[in-house]
Amino acid sequence: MAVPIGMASDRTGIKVPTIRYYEQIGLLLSPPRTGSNRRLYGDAEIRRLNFIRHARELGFEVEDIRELLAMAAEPQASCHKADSIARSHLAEINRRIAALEALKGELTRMIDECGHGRICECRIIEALADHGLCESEHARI
Amino acid sequence: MAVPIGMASDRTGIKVPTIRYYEQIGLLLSPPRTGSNRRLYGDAEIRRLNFIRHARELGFEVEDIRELLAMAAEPQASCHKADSIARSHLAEINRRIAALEALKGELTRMIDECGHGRICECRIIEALADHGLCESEHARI
DNA sequence: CCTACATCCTCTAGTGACTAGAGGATCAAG
DNA sequence: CTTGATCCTCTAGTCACTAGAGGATGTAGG
Repeated sequence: MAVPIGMASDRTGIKVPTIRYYEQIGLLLSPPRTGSNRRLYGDAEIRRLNFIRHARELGFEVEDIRELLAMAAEPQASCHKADSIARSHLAEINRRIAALEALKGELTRMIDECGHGRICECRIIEALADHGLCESEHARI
Repeated sequence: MAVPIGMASDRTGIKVPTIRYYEQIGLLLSPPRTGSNRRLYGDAEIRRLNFIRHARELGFEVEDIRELLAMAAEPQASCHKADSIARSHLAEINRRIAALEALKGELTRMIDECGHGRICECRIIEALADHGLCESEHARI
């Protein structure tokens, strides 16, 4: 039972323009249309959209998702590549966590040292003005 | 001793186009030019660029940096707002860390359960296809 | 039938923080 | 002079969406 795009959006939690966007970038094949040119999404399309949404929520990039979708279409192929994509992504997440923890440390110290007085005595402004006051080399995020 | 943009870039670690970008969006006043229209950056401009870079590295958004720079220009003003910006930013960093940790957990489990066989048996592909297999409600990042 | 509202369509352009490159001008060294 | 580096402005691209204009279709109620 194929549904129009609004209902596909309701069922998948993906916004209407975003569904069109995914079609535009090729993550999704152009679905069949009605006589009045409205898109109709069947079960297979809904499942594919759910896959995409789930992967996006896990932070996979669109290109990775494209590859994962291609793999899902070849059930007898090796899953070595899927494993590789997921591990690479996990490593990236670990890097981001480490960078954020370092920033958290700097900001916390900056805030704790703030005298809550005037700008000329403010550790926040002072520390931003002079990177040498940071205790550790913080990464760029 | 004012220097052209390439040397300002070397001294601050900010790329040439990015310096021009900051000027375009008003984070930086247009510096004086030579007779042949080349920008010249003095000590004050270099200091301002370093402030910007440092704040960007700490993840502050451009608008926040704009405000922090305005504060730095008023040494007798209260630093209450700087404190507020930094605290808000710290809270956001904590949210991102929590979200990334949750994702890390999901991905780790997914990878650990991967049988390293074929796609049709692959937990990574399987889990992406079915959000119900996730143990927790992971946030969208 | 008409009207009003909801939903759909394509297309263009914007978001944030850059980044790339085209086409041309200037500068410095050999 | 030539060559290569550096600079200029301008346009457009990156990533993953998102907003909105202008128009068409579908549905419910009067």
